[in-house]
Amino acid sequence: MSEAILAVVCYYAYAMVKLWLLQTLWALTHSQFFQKGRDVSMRASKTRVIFEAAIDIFSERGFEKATMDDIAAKANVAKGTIYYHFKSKEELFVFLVEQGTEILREHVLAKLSDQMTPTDQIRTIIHEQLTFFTDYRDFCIIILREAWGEEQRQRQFRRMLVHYVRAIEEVVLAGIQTGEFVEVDTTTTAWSIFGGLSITALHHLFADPSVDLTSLQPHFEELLLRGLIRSVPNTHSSTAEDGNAPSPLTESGEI
Amino acid sequence: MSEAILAVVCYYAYAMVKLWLLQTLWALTHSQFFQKGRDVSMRASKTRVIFEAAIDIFSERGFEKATMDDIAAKANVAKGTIYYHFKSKEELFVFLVEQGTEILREHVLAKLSDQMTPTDQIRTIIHEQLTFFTDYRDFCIIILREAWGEEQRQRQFRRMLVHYVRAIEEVVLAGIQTGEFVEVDTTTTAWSIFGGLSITALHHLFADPSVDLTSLQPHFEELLLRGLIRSVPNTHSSTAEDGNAPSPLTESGEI
Amino acid sequence: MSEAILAVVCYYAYAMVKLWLLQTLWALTHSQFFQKGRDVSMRASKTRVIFEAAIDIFSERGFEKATMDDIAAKANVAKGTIYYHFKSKEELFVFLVEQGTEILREHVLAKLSDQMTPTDQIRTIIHEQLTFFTDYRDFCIIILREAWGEEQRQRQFRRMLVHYVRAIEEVVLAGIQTGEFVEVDTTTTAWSIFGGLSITALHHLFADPSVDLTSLQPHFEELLLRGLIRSVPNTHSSTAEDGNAPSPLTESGEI
Amino acid sequence: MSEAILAVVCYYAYAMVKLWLLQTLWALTHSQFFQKGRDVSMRASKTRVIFEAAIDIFSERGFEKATMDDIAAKANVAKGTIYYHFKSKEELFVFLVEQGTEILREHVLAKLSDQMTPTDQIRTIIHEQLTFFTDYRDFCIIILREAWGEEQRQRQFRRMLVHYVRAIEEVVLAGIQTGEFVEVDTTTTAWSIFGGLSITALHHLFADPSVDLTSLQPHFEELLLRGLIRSVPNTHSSTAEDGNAPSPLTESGEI
DNA sequence: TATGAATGAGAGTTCATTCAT
DNA sequence: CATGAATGAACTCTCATTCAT
Repeated sequence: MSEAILAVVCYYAYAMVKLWLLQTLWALTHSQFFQKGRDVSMRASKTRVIFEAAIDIFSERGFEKATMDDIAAKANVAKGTIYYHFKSKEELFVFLVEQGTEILREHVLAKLSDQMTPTDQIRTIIHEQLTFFTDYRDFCIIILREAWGEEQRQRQFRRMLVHYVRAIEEVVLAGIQTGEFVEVDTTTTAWSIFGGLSITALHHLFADPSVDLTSLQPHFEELLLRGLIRSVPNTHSSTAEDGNAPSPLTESGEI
Repeated sequence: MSEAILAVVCYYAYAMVKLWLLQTLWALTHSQFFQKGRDVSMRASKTRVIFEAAIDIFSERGFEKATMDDIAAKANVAKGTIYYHFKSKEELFVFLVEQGTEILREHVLAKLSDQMTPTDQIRTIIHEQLTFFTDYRDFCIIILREAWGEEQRQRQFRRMLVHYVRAIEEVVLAGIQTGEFVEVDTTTTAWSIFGGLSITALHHLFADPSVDLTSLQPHFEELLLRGLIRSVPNTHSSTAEDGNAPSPLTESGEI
Repeated sequence: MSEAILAVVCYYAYAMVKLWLLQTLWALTHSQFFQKGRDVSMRASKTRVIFEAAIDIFSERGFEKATMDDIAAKANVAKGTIYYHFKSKEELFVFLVEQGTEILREHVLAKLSDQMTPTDQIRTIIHEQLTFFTDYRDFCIIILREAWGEEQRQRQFRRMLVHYVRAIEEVVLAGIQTGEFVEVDTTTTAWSIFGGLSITALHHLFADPSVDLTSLQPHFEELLLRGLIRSVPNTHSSTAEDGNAPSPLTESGEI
Repeated sequence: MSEAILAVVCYYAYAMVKLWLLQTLWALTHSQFFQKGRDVSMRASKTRVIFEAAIDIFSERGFEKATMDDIAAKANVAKGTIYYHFKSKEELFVFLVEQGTEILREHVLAKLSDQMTPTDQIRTIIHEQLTFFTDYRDFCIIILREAWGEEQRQRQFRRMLVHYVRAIEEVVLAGIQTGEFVEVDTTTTAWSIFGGLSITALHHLFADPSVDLTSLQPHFEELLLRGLIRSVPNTHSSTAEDGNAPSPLTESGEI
């Protein structure tokens, strides 16, 4: 018997050591020991606090007019603390913009699946971008304000935007290849979708801050998918099914 | 006696020559003759010169980063001169923006006539806005950069934009009333047209400064007028007439 | 007669015009029209005032510790005014150092003539450097404090010093060539003269600010020209002829 | 029963292994094992490590420009650690300067003995100061840079210097009293020796960092002991031309 | 009309020092 | 003993605006 018990105990000890070793090593590799870079998850309170204050201030005042004093005050930290976490105003801004566009991209891409038709994918893109702009209203302002110029941060910013718009472009291209979409110019189309959504959203956010952007969804779908011109054979107005305007093509059979 | 007169005459001649020389030399030293090449005819008033320099600088640097020194240097006038003509940097900027949006509006409206169908009017709007953005590339940047915010000049700026977009809106409304257009949301549609055109143009201007924006026209027409989805009865691809792709509807045949 | 008078008058007019033209052109070429660079003569009041305040503050606090606020306050101008005249703190300092070492060099060289024997030239150098350090006590501090390091301004500073010490070196070399001096190492000797004078002067200025540096002259002459070791045949102390200690060698004949 | 004991033993073994692993890993993550190479034996206390880093940084950057971060990084300790050992930057600097001048003083005095003639003592001083400056090049820079000013640490610094120079002064005085030296002014002479040596050494260290300062020794001896002027009647060479001393007198022909 | 030297409030950034762990 | 995140006073430099000429 004692051998069995011994075996069990020894195995137990071995298992404990192994478990503990694994945990320790995991902690080690995930600690700042091997990655002195920024803590992306931002569990660190101060970094997160500064990040959020920065979005507020930058979107409210713009990059140039926003001051580090403003951000520090908003984040309730000393000015020096910001510089402990970010090398400069520029770096803080770039970090913020990278995170933001990446969130937007993931926010949208997460909802796209290969099962969807390109039409439904475009619908999803419209919807998700609108909800993103609702949730991150401030970031939406930053996008349009700060991307245009020849400074380093602005070029970097545009690279992120191009990355996002390319995702839209691919959906459009897929639609063309399946024959579902007209053979439009994909780049122009993708930027028009992004630009139309953004500027319109921005206009509404400033004209009436309480507006619900997602209520604009059917209008965008109508415009982007079906175009302005009444398809002649359509005898009955397509605007009947306004609410969520699903497949506007099923009636194509008539005459 | 005549000698005395002669003396007077000679002295007078001397005085005139001196006076003339004085003036010439003064003009020489104070003119910008030796400085950066300048339109010698100078019909342009100082105000005009400052105005043009301001557009250059504001679009290149943005409102906050542009300095009055930059503008003065570009305009080849002293900094004080700007303040003689404009009360402040803000006033100069507002003046510039008002002029600009007004020029854009007139530029577009001048080409619209009641004789046109709404469809052709939309085509014209696309075309004219693209040529405007080609000619006033800098102003196009200013529009998207500086309109969003709660400062006085930014509200004022948006009022000008709304004024312009309303013109597009009216064309869309007219098209709906004549039954030529689908019953879309006019505001969303007008801002989408403006936004899609603007952002796309801006993207191209930064991605490839040498691009000819008007070459994008057919793509915009295709997208905005006909939409993305292939109208089923259309048996032949409309993309055949790619080059300038005019009226994609004429083949419908109906009276 | 009238022709004669006429000729006189005309000539008079011509002469006046020519004179006036010459004056004007002279003023023109010497005005800032052709030389936008710094007004070296510093007739401009503000530049001069700032220059002098800067010497005060830099010598009192050192380059790093001196603040532009200090200098502005000392000069009784606004901080911006300094930056209107000098691009940066560094530039102000370099300008000051260039002027200073140049003044020292000219101050000394002006008193050296080819008629002098090398011995007398060394005496003159000692004397003039001591009077310079008396008059520009602050600059003397700057020289020893700020020349040592690898920053741009420090390298530049050392270049100026080398330039000055080279002048001493040439005198030593001349003395060797005429056989008047022992064949010492010229570089070591020149730097020792400069360094010994400077450090000693500095010590005295700090130990007892009211000290008359020129009273140290005979001691330096004694040391540098005759050395420490008593030349054996010299039966009478050389310190007898203290005042200006002329040729201590003429008595060489005895015994 | 033995099973229970076995279990206890096993658990104990497990605990020991875990403890040991914990310690090892902790040491690993907190040691500087992976950071810049470091003396593993670590006999040197933290104080010593900081001291050496401080000399490096202070001499490289100067007191004002050196930062505690620089020093901490160079010493491979946390910034707080410096403040555990030294009350402030100023205190660290004063400590460093006191140690340095004391080392210089002892370095030189240790080689002086009462048996030597004053002449040989001067020779020794020259030699030892040159070797000190060779070994502690950085400290040599600090001496000349930071001693001049009215701040507390600068007065303190000068007291240390005066202490050292006084030792030279005593040698000179002894030489005068024995009749070996001319009756020079002892203070001026001592400071000139110190200043000439220091500035010349500094010049060479910056002009050509690879220079061997001790090779300058004969030149200093020549200059300081014998002076510039050729003593014509000196029949017997004093001190039998030492190290390399090119004996400028042998051509005198006598005896 | 036009000028440009002068201004000073305010910006971004640095860094010696502290203190909870 | 040792750490390093946090601090905030103080620095250099910018630039819209004014005003005597």
